[in-house]
Amino acid sequence: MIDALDGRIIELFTAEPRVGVLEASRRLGVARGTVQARLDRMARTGVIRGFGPEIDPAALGYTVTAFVTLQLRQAGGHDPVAAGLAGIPEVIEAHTITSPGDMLCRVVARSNADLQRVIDLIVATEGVERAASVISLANQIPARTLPLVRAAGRES
Amino acid sequence: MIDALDGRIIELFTAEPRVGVLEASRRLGVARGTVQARLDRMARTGVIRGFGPEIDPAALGYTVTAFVTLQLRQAGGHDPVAAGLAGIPEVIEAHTITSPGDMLCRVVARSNADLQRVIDLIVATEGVERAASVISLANQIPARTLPLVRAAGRES
DNA sequence: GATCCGCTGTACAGGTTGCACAGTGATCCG
DNA sequence: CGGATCACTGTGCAACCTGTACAGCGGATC
Repeated sequence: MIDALDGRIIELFTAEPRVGVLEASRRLGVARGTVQARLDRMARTGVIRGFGPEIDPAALGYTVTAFVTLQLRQAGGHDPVAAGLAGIPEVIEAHTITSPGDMLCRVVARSNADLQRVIDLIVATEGVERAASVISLANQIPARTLPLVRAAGRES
Repeated sequence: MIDALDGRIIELFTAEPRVGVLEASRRLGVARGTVQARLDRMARTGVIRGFGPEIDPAALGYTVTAFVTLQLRQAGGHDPVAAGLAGIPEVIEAHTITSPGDMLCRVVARSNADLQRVIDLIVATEGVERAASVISLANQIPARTLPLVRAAGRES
């Protein structure tokens, strides 16, 4: 999948996204073309999805994060519900999960009171029967992928 | 927090991260210095966390995603457990949540069998009493922040 | 032994960045 | 109302980086 050099490239660009390809090649001790080729390949194979800006919802005022488990009406399936949820900006992510007929959503809101409003929107979505929510008190391990990269880079 | 122009800047860089500041200023119809200043400000205030590469765990072979709810032993608190979990690469994210004494983790694995191994690691962590896991069958709404940006940009 | 593939080192033109400056309009405040 | 502050504009410049191409080299494959 990826090798140790790929891992080091990803690590470097994660730590300092502003470095260019040339500077990266200097730091890693390889030719510029190599770094470029590796980046191209990883982008092509999908390992690197992109270099878009990472937005912090908290800095935008959405300081409350919650996980909402949905119970769906059996008929109709998941997709229409997902489409409905996609219309709610505060629904940041949604998965269908193993518990039959259920979904798990990640939701943000400006306050606990605002969360109530968002949950009401979710429950009002066609096909949603019940919603159980759990509020995140602290993000003990912020989303990370570097350990995976290191693990994948070591073994191959 | 952010205004409409900030929103358009974020949107543009999300859609096409490779465009430079100059090209962005041309497309948005503003001066280059403005785009630069906005980006600097958003980076300074934390709205934009960074421009690091987004890694797709699935492309690295970690095709299984699961959400694991932990029940912790009362004594000891959350932090030591979080520290222990941080040592497991497959634990991608962890939150303490409202259910007293509990945590919610996002976990990836190479297969369902591999997931078992990861969960065993988690349960073996000092302070963890029980783990209940839910497997993600489909990512109906992939992690997104653009709707928030639009919402925040419109209103201010 | 021949071939393929990836890495290296080099070269070049064109574009971009970082920085600085002065001018302008809007907003705020005494 | 005058004055100050602030953000945006438009411009300029040197330095740097990117995209691309090419030839040489070593390892792996068959």
